[in-house]
Amino acid sequence: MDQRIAEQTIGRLSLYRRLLDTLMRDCVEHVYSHQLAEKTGFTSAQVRRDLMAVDTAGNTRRGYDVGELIRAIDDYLYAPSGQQVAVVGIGNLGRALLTFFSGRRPKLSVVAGFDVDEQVVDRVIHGCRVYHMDEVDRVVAEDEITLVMLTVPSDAAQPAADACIAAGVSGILNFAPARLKVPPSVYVSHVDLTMYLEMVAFFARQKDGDQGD
Amino acid sequence: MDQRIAEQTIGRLSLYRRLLDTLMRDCVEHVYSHQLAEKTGFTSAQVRRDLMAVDTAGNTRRGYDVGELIRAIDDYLYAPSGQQVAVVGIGNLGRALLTFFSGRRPKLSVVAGFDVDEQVVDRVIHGCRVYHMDEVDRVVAEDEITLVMLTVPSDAAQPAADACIAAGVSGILNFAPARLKVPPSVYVSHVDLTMYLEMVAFFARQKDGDQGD
DNA sequence: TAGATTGTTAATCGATTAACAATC
DNA sequence: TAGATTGTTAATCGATTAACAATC
Repeated sequence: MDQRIAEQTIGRLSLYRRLLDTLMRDCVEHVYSHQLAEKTGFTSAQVRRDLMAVDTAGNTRRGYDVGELIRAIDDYLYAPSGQQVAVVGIGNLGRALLTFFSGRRPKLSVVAGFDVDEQVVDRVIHGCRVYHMDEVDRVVAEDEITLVMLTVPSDAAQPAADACIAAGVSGILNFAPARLKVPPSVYVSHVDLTMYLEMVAFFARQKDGDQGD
Repeated sequence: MDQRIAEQTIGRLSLYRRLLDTLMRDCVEHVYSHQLAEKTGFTSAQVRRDLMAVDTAGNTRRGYDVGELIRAIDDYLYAPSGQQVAVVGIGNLGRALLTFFSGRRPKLSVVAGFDVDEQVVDRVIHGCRVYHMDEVDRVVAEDEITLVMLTVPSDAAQPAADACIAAGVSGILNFAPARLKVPPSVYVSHVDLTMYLEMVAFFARQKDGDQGD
């Protein structure tokens, strides 16, 4: 079906998808690859190549039909019935993620939180019930949760990930500054905030310094 | 001085640097490239190639001296006097970043917060005073802030970025789901949470599905 | 029709990996 | 010394870009 798609391509398709929403809202009916390119900062060749992955129907006169392209990317990117997400670790970052993702993407709904602190367990934050980690097996099964965002302290990351995987989760977005060891059937992506900030610090400094170069 | 270094290399150097801290804490004095490789998931060739950028002194018998390598990476990666950081937008995510980065990296100190909500302005969160955005010029100058993490709502992102840039900031780590337009003297990196989650959703689903492939 | 755009293949570019002489 | 590792150059790999025939 899909022949080894690059991670970058999926990332860009997600970006195009979001951009198309705003075009739709502005009642734009058609869009050319060079317009999508201009708005995202990629090249038009890049856009057309990315769209080869999805079932598109571009037209040489009007470009792409916005509604049609949304349908095509949705079909490719999302599970038909959607996927359920949980936030593990309800600190400031966990709360921020609950707030941020509530009602944002219809095909990815955050349906539960998990923590071990009795102070937050059983509370409802942004429409999401927070459960104790002891209940992860039951809740993941009942709510058909397949993805988690992990925002626990560094030393709790691996055990928490293990528990989620044992419960049936197959994708982890990890915000803890710790490398996770997971079986090959699980996909992990690491959002390394310290690394990002250090990268910005380095390249900002370079811009500041050798302007003349 | 530095001949067009890849962003990936800087990211990995930041990772090595953090790993070396834990080795130092465990009183490990020497480390081979294949050991760094094993702990980070890269290849030993990759590690050695990355370390070419810094002023290293690897030894063919004992590998790299941990303390010496820390010094070399620090010299390369960080400004000698450090860089000051502000968080713009003190919602849940802003608070999470203030907490997360407080005292984490000595060369990158978060020294101020900014918001427009009178409820948080003038409060002190995790040792950081929160100022009104109106004061950005003064505070950025006085505290020599060169970097900001931007966690304001989507539609406030561009004006907030413009204000920071006018005040003298040269690096922005943007968490708002909006592309920023900035002059070429400013470096921007975009942490796109929606994109990351959609990527995890896609590849987790792929792992679930075509196991047999 | 003439002109611009799509879809796709070939060329290019850059990053990763392999290889190996020098070294301790 | 013999053996393993470093530092660096060449080979490989994969992603981006250019080019262009087909098309509306």
